[in-house]
Amino acid sequence: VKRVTKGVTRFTMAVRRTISATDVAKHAQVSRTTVSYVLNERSDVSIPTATREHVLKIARDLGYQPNRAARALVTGRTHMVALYAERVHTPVAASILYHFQKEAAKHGFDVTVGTNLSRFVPQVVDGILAIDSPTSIQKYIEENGPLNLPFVSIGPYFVDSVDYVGVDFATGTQQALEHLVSVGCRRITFFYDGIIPDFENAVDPRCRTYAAFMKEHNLPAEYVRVPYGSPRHEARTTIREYVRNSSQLPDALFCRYDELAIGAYCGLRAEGIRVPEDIAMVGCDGIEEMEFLETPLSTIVQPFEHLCVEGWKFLKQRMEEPGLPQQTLLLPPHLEVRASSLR
Amino acid sequence: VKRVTKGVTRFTMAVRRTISATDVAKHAQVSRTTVSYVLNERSDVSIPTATREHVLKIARDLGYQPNRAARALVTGRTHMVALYAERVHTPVAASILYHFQKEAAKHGFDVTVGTNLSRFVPQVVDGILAIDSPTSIQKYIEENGPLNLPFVSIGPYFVDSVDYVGVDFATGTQQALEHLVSVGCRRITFFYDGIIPDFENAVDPRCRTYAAFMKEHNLPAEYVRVPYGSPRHEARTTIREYVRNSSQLPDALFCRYDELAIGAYCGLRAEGIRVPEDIAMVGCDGIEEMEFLETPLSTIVQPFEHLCVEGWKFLKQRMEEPGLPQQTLLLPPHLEVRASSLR
DNA sequence: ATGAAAGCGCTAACAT
DNA sequence: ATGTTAGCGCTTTCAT
Repeated sequence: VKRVTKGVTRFTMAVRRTISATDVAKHAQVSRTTVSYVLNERSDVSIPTATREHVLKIARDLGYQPNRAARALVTGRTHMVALYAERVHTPVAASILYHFQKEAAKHGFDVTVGTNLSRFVPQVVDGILAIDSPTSIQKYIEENGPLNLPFVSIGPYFVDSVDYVGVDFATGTQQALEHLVSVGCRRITFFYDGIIPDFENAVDPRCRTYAAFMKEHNLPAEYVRVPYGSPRHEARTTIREYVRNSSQLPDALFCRYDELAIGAYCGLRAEGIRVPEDIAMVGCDGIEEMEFLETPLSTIVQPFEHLCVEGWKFLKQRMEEPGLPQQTLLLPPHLEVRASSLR
Repeated sequence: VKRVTKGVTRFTMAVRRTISATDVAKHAQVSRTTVSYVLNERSDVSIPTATREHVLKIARDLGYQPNRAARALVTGRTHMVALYAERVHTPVAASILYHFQKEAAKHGFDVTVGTNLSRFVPQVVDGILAIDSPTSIQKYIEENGPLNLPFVSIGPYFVDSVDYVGVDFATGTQQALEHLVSVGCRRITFFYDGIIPDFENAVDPRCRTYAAFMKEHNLPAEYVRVPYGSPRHEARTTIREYVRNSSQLPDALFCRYDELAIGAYCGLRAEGIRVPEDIAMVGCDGIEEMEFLETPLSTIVQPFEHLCVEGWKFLKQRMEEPGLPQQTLLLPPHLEVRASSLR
């Protein structure tokens, strides 16, 4: 069967014409198939070393670059994975992006970033790594049905119906609170943002564990809520108002995450409150910034790199074998005790 | 011409079979062409409103999602752009990623991130936005030839042979130094990392302007160099050693970028040096963190969002019309004077 | 206004 | 071991 080209130059649109596998085949005097086999390093077909070397050389000389769109079209794999987060703008997301990108690159995958799940449909990415956003994902699924895409959730706050690499912030929180109690704190206030209707049954282990711990130790649970917005700014404003309106400060502030802690610290200092003398502080996440404040802040450190290494492994396995049973892993965080909670 | 399928199920590989435009066409009782015209909202072909609505409805009902790989194959455009930076791991990169991603998404583009230029060949991305890395890019071009790809450079430190949206850190530095002089500083030390063989002719406007300014005002130029590594950590170590070995401290520290300033501030405080009483400080970049130190640090603020909005515009234009003459724009930074340089 | 069909570059089944 | 060819889903030209 011969295809007949009727018209003259039909395609004005495909501007860039790059070197294709056909070109390599022509120059190397072999068929496109052979080129494909060589370039894909297929072990099931045996190509004589001479032919292989020759094809490889020609490809190199011609500067051949496989067309990823064409490959994606036929294989159904784009070699692109997504990093999803509600807010990509945070130090935590930046750190995870860095490590995840590094892992993915090792296996020839590129990483795209976004805050909109519906962009990441099949044929755009082969899989998704989601940070710390179970509620928005559950909401998405309710509205759009399941994302038929390899999906791994990571962080202290994960979706537990899919593959996840969690951080055991329940234990982390327990340790942090025990530490605070051990240095003499009794009134430990939970400093948080978001909407938590019921702390004892909250999805977030930090909330749950705090509530349980305080109850168990017969200590007063106190909550200070930061309104939604820029966490540092809102935290600073909130704590300043709180300080002004309080007759007596609590012994310690346990912050849901580091950025809140940083805003709070700044606000406290601006009000002349000393940390840890007047109030001790512990945050969660372990972003670098916490170590570089005048009083370095204690925090529950997430193992970012480990998280990404394992997250990538899970995602890769899931992409290769979608039918796999659910894979889960819970990594221990590390309580980094610094000056802010030593007294 | 009829294509004859000889074998049985030939393709075991293409696993996910999604709804294609052909399916929509079948259900809507029209041709694939019509579907394509409707879905692409082509103004040059007039489709009756009834037909259009009908096709649209079917597409929606079927949950049709165009296959991006197929589209990319035929159009040569992937609708993917890259954000390139030597270090994606910084607050500056995170901020730019955030704003750039937002702009690109408005036009249906996704953003991929990487530190390896050679991954971003045609057919992977339609264009590249590069942050602040002229030397590594020039080196790449020398080794690999020109990247035949729409390319825009942004930041205070840009490639000036291609489209760029720069930040005028020459003026910014000038203002910062004038400010420091105006509050009484004479010995102003330049705190930097990297390798600058010749400050007066350096590519980086911060270095150049500092050297020129000090010469012009007959002030002593002094340089303290931070070794390569984690900027905050290295800066902290370096300044502590510097302080211990100095008989008399300079009046001010002008830092090449904010992370160095943060490390330096931390180190100074740890040595019991007061800011700004003993030494004034100014940084460059304008990352949020600078505002949340106990003594908020003055800094030359880059207009991140504006940078990305204009950078995206340039990139988009370049992608649409590669032959365009070079486009350049220089945005003014803003000197944010905070407590660290007021005395 | 709508349809038929070519072809984008690649992979893989099948034939030699 | 290598070649031939169908087909991935789409856009676009040309014909009706």
